[in-house]
Order: sequence, then C-alpha cells, then structure tokens
Amino acid sequence: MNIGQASKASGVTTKMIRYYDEIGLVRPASRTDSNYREYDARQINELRFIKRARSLGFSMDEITQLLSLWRDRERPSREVKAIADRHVADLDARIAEMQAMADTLRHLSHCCAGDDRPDCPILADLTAGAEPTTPLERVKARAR
Amino acid sequence: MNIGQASKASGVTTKMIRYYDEIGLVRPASRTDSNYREYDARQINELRFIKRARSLGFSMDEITQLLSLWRDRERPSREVKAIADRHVADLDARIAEMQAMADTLRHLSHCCAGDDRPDCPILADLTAGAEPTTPLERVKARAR
DNA sequence: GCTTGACCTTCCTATCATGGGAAGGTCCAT
DNA sequence: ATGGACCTTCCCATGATAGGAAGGTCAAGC
Repeated sequence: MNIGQASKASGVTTKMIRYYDEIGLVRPASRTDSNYREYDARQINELRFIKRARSLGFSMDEITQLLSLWRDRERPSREVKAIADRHVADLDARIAEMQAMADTLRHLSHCCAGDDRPDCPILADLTAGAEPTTPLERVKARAR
Repeated sequence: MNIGQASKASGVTTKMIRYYDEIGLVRPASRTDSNYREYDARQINELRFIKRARSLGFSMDEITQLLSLWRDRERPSREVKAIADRHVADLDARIAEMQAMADTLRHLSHCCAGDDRPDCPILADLTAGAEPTTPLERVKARAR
C-alpha cells in the first residue's frame, strides 16, 4: 500500500504521514525499488490511532508515549491512565483559563452600548492601568 | 524612555516590543542618534493595552483592529463590541471542543483499572475503527 | 512503444507569538 | 579608559500543519 492509499485508509494526509516518518513515529513497512513508501495494516492502525489521539487533544509528545505503550503488550494500564489523567488536568486548566477570559469579555460586552458613540467599557478595560494622556484627564488626575 | 524602560513600564518584553515595531503595530516615538528606540507615554499605554488584550486571548490580528479603534476617538462602540463578541463566540467554541475531549477522556479513564494489567479501555478507544491484527482477532472477525 | 495524467519523491517556505543567542555598537560611572 | 549594562540587527527554534516547486515513476489508453 503506497502513501496515497495509506492516507485514504487512515484519514491522515500524505503530508502528515511523511512527517510521522521523518520524526520516527510511524515508519513505512518498507520502500519499493523506486523509493516509494509502503505501508501495511499495522501502520494503518497506528496512523488511525494517532488521528484519534490528536482529536482528543494529545500532543505529539504524549502520542509518542501512548503509541509506545500501545505497541507493548505487557504495558501496565496504570501508565496509560496516568498520561490520560495528566492530559485531562491540562485540558481542564486551559478550559478554566479560557472560561475566565470569556466571562470577563461577556461582562464587558454586556456593559457596552454597541452603538455609534465612542464610549466603550471594553476599550476602557483594555486601557486599565494606563496613565492618562489627554489634557482633561491630566487635570482630573492631578485633582485626585 | 529607551526600550528597557518601556519594557519595565509596560510589562512587555523587549523582544516583543521590537516585534511590535517590526510588524508596525507600535512604532517608537523616535530614535536617538545612536539608533536607540525611544518611547513615550502614548506607546507605553499602547503596549499595556496589547498586553491586557493578549491576556484576554485576542489574536494579534484582532488586537490590530482593537488598537486602531482605540486610537480613533470617533469610533463607534458597535465595532469594538462586534470584535469582542466574535472573540467570545470563538472562545466558547474552543471551550466546548476541549470540554468534549476532557469528558470523553474522563469517562475512559474512569473505566480504566490503572493497574499492572495491560487491558486498557483508553487504548481500546484509540484503536477504535482499526482492523484486527492479531491471529485471534482475525478468527473472531471472520466469525462475524 | 509513447504519451498523458496521476501519483510519488525530496526540499524549501510559511504559519503565530514568543524566546534564545551571537556579534557588535553605546552609554555611564568609576 | 575600562567595565558592565545596556542597545542594535540578524539568525534560529518552537509545534503541527499546509503549500508548492522540481523531478522521478507508474499505469492506462492509443
């Protein structure tokens, strides 16, 4: 099976299949006389494995570890679980961070009239902490 | 104020300040005779603005738009709000995606014994859709 | 057997925001 | 005038992915 067929069978682009070969993650079973990569069922399964793992947000580094556990029939499931749990914690942290951003912005947007006038609490927030620059603001600042 | 002082005053690294100059986002007010960048209060405020916007997850592209609205005293707040709302929708979509990943993995991890044995529902899921490769599995597959 | 088009190969480039580092110039205090 | 802390530009790297160029290979139809 050449790279194009492997791509169709696995759903991974030929570009990425070559990349996985290059970084040593999934090497072709062999090469033809004319240097074409040849893949068999084993590699196809590994490519599918990678695709599914990517869709669950694992990094290539984590996938390298998962794939090596997958290849090892004697692996302790503990190790797989540890990687998954670490990844879940990572996802949760990033979700919380983005949630905080979204909540802040939702609040600011809610307070913004969103009309023709220039007054805008969103820009005001982004300006927070900045020194006053307009003459009027300098007057106000001195008055404080 | 030279770049090091601007960095301290804004909390943006000198590397990034040079980068913002390079892409034309925030140009120094002037250059000294010896080609040192010089910043004044206006640029410092813009750097702070960018820093805050980045912390809310805006892309540099969105920040370019926000900064140009910020500089425009006549801007309609509608435009600012539109950018913010689009970004919130974007964040929400990404959060939902990651939430789905985390939920799936939490479930799989929950079903995984996490002990010395090799059986692992997490790896099984990643293998889903793959063709059977072991002799026993081939026998089972033929039987279906 | 030859042409054609679809495929394959390697190599280079870019993304986006950020940081690391080298080589060389500048500024200021001692 | 020397040293150290700063500045400058230029190049490279990240992670996962895609685009494209230049050239070789294969199979089908004539």
